[in-house]
Amino acid sequence: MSGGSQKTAGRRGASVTVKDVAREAGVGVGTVSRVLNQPSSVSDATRVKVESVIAKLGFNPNPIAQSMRSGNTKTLACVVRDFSVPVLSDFVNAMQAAVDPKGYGLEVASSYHDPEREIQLIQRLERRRTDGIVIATSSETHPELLRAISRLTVPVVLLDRDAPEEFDAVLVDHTYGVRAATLHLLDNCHRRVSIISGQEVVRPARLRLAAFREAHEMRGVPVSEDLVRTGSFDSEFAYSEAMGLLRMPNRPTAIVCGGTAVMVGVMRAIRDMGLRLQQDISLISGADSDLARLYSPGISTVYWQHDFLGAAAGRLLLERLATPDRPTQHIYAPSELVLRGSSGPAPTI
Amino acid sequence: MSGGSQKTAGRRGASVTVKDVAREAGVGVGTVSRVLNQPSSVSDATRVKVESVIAKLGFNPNPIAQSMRSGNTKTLACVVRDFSVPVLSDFVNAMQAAVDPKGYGLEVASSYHDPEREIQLIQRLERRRTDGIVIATSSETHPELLRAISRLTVPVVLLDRDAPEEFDAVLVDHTYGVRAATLHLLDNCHRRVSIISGQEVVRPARLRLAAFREAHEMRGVPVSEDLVRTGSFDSEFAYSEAMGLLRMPNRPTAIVCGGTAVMVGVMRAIRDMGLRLQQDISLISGADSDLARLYSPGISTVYWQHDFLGAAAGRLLLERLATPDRPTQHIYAPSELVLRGSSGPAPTI
DNA sequence: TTGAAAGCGCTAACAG
DNA sequence: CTGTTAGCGCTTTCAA
Repeated sequence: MSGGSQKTAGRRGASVTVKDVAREAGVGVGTVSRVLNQPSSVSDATRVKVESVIAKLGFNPNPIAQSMRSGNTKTLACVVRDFSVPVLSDFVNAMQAAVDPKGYGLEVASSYHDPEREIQLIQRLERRRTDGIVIATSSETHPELLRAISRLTVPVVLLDRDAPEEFDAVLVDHTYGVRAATLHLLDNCHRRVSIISGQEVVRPARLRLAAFREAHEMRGVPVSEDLVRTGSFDSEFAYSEAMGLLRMPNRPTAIVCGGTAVMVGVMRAIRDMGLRLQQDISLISGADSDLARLYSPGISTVYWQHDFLGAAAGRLLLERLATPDRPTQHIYAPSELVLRGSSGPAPTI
Repeated sequence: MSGGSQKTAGRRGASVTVKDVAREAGVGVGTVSRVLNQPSSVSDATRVKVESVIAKLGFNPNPIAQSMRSGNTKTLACVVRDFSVPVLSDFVNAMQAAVDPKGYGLEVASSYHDPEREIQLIQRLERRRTDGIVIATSSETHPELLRAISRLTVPVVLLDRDAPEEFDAVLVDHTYGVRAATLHLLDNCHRRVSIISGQEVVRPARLRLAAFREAHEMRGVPVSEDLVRTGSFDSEFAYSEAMGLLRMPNRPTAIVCGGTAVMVGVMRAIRDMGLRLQQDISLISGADSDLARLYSPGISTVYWQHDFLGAAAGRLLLERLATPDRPTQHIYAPSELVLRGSSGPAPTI
């Protein structure tokens, strides 16, 4: 069996073209194309004939030539800060799984929070005729970046960024989770609560900070402004800020992590300062992780489903491609507070 | 300034073609192409002229049309088991960073250890004329998968798989690290040491197991065959195996994790069984992670540089594309043993 | 040095 | 229902 089916394979299975099929089947190239794209418009006899030749020759239409005519590439792209961050690789993984069954490939790129690089990336993606882009921009205020994005003619889905009406978006409802986290701490008699978060030029940092303030207001507790540290989602930043905080004479009794990698830096600082979680300081993580689940005590966490967002982003892009003038959608992932052992009553100093 | 440069932009910056440039510059399309690709073969006068028109019109050659002729797509791909696993997302991230400066995009896909799916994926990638593929195959013995891979006409780099001479490969030297880990345990008087690892159809599992046995032989200690558990790199598998092990009347006093996600499952089991690391059981992780570094006690780890491998894979592919008949290369990432608090003397039972 | 023309493989419009 | 033909945008002969 295997010997027979191989005889026509030739050296490159890919080099069989419509023309070859047409000649072999004794039909025109148009007919071959029709068998592929509108089989119903071809008589049964010729269709069967052509199909058998296609199978025999192992013909596969060249997607590049198809792209050349159709203008689409069956490729989507995802641009994020740094997709080796677990939350983001979960996202990309889920998005890939969502679009793969429809025959779409997924390209990835990290922007490392550099707007210049991000502009390069999206311009290149557009040049390559990428069919759609999911992007968590590094800034919502950088003028050139904004311009570059609004100029794009490919469908864009924003990932957790403030979305003008004209953009589809998938977003995390940080507010609920961070507010619940902060209330939980305030209700446990913490009066000096810190938050460490990213640049306020992006939505997740702004929202978390706003929720943090809102919770304070709800309880009539003034925000300790000296404990509010924003600037980067990086764990290095979090580490140095946390070290600074923990060295203060009147250090915070609790820290809310306003970012997914923030906790890693804060935990390093807590360890380096020789403090004990919960007893000396309460901690609430900005996203769930193996570390948060397995650490002892477990780390209380603002939780949301990373893969839900990825799947939603993929779906949104596919729907937009299928129905270009469909109204825009904003899909929210709810957040919740998962309490574990790392947070509790404030220590009585 | 900004007003002036915008006047010619039109609705789609991408729709300017060589033909437009040629007409506007009063030259033939061939000349425009030559200015782009072999500027030296064009007279200074016309070159300058054409270049100014290109700038004025904002012309960008359409990469699809270029692909159509050249046959290459400036896109590479990476197929791994599940690239939301931190080690693998680090790998992909580093690879992306390595090939990006050369203008290459990187597509990703998870095979979820399913050879059938993997075959589909690589066939699709080849059809799409992907320029090169990095792949950590789900099996080194699956006949159809092997055939599918050896049939590929695109350059392939194997990721930590036994590589026939004709393939480039990047590999981890698991042997050194796992042997050191096992020796460390044996030298600390552990006599019932367990290893949990993946399917032996892939190199990393085989190598780890071999190193584990080798260490036993070196010390003249017989391997406790009832403690050897291979089957999956999944943390779920690791959890259930570890639960089984820890419930044994004569349970192991140490566990070597022979995979990157294995530790997560084992730690869950240790926690659920109420055991204390080091005192009750020693543990050595199969790869470094935040969890391993931050846990208290720190988790001893077989360490290697994840991103080194990713960068190497990207470089290998680019070199292969530039020099197709260059001799194949196998690049090794060394492994080492990083001792932390999770491993130590065997408990005296 | 350069313009004209021939395709790369495919699809869609147009006759028949 | 089906064959022929005209491009998609580019690069590369082939003459001039």
